[in-house]
Amino acid sequence: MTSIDVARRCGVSQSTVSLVFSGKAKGRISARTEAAVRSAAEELGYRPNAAARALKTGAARAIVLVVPDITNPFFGGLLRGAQTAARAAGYAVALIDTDNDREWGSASAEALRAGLADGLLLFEVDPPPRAEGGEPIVVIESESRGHPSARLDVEGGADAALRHLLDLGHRRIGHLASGFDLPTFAARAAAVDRLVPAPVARATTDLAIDAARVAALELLRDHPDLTALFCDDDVVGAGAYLAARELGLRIPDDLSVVGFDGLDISRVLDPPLTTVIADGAELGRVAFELLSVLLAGGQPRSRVVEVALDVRGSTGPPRG
Amino acid sequence: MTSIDVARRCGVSQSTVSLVFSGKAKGRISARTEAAVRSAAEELGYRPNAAARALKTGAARAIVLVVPDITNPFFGGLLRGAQTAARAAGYAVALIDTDNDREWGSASAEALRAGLADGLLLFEVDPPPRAEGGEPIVVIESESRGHPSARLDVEGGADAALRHLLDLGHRRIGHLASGFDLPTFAARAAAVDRLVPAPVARATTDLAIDAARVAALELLRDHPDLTALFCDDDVVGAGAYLAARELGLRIPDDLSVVGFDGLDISRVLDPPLTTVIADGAELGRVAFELLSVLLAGGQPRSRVVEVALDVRGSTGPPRG
DNA sequence: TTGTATGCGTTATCAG
DNA sequence: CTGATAACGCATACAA
Repeated sequence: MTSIDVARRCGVSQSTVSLVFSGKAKGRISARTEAAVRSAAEELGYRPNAAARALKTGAARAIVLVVPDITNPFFGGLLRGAQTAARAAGYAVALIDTDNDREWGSASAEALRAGLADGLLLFEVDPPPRAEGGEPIVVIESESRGHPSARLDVEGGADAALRHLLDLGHRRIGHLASGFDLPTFAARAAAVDRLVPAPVARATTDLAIDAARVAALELLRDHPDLTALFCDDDVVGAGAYLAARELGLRIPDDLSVVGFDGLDISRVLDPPLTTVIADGAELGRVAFELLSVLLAGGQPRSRVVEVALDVRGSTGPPRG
Repeated sequence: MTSIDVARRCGVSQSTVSLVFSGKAKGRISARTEAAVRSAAEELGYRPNAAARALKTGAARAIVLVVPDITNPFFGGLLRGAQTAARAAGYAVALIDTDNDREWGSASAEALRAGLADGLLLFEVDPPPRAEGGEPIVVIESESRGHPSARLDVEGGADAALRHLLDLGHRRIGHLASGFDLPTFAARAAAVDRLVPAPVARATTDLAIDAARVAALELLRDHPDLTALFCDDDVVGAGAYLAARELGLRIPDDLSVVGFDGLDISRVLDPPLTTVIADGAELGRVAFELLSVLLAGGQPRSRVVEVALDVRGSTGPPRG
């Protein structure tokens, strides 16, 4: 089923069909001819071949989004935001989950170079290999020389969360940190180091409940004087709840906890977790917006998406 | 940067380069020539153009996975399982999130017909439009005439969960059901209707915490005699916890709750939610396996993935 | 073992 | 307003 079949079907040339389907019919093809072509195509079930179009035009009208862990609901929101915006602009989005494996990320760069994708949305620290500067790449939650970025106001969020704890009177604040060496986590750590009286008790963990539980257990055992925990992510916060439960610590009476991201999981914890709410979908939307400017030949300015501290039941004054 | 450039670079013909990169060099191209081609390609940073290859061969070596809500972590696991298997087989996976909108789903069928994808993994009930039978489509968690399916043993899981409640002595068991008209949910409802003494108290809800909370509130107010709740999904179960908390009902003393899926969220609830554990990643893996058989021209048998009831703290004997 | 020639389905240029 | 015709980059049958 090709444009030639359609052309034959309604007695026009193949190029006429092409004109109609590439939206360039306006003012060149008569309305009657166009209607005839469309209805013939409809009857035959014709769809323009994407591969041929991509080959000819050099544009695939598709982008790829690379995330480290699609299992974390934050990235679900991110994808949805990006996909909604992309769809509206006529782009498809392919999602690559690297499963926290740096190598996989660069595999996606190949998709770009292979012509399958017109641009990349990277939630990864590694600048793509061979980046000669001109490639349509937007980095999310990281800073890469040369590429525009979309990021959350992590500093602002972490500051707000920590000040909230300090205002409540906490001084011995532990940091349950992500083990990943990404700017977004570095910013959290920097805020902690800046605001919390030294020395900071810190443990690192994967962003998974069990790992966080173990790390929290260790941190709380090594530092029984801690009155509050700042967690790099709500999932980590959930792990901290598990650890607190095991140790017989009540939240917030014995231990205050703050999380980051505002995932669903933070709301079903008991008590609800005080957390920094980050709008993943908005971040995805903004990232695509930057990319589409890039694809249009423009030079977008990096953008920062605001976050907001939501004070819920997991924080209170330290015990007497 | 095309195969012609590479050919020129090392003084061979374009077809030689093609042979090397399509893996058909064995026994046809001398080792020395092949090495020369590869190193020239390396220097030039050459990648075969995917669009041209797809156009010529008629295969894109990509599939698309359609899910209703990537925000639900279950689908994250599903994607990861499918993607891992696909990668191993040399396929890329594009993810389309329909955001519970049936229409979007069929948009993905267009990707197939447009030649961007070689096959479809559909987590949707709608049989694709114009399915003439021969299209490489695998449906997940649904039964479609003509297409092989990968599904969870939902009946078995629901049976186990309900029998567990019945064994504990519960008789007045409410059903917090998904509002979506999908086979996977119909199977849950069927199990409830089969095992629970009539009349069954049932409320339907979206698979979102707030919606579930509201539905649970209503159900529990209308039927104060309920001693247990069977929830179609852990997210719904989490909403039930919120409602119980609001109504001052203790779990499991005043109300037993069981969920479905075994998401992270079920483990951080207090007490941990008794739930039917479904391995989304395995389901994704199996689905891709079926699709790859289909793509190879075979006729795969539909497969069922086992689930397991995990009894945790949210279920106990009814009061009094 | 390697090179030549051709076509995949589309878009784009140019005549008519 | 419409129709020939030439690429796009690769794979492959066939010739050498």
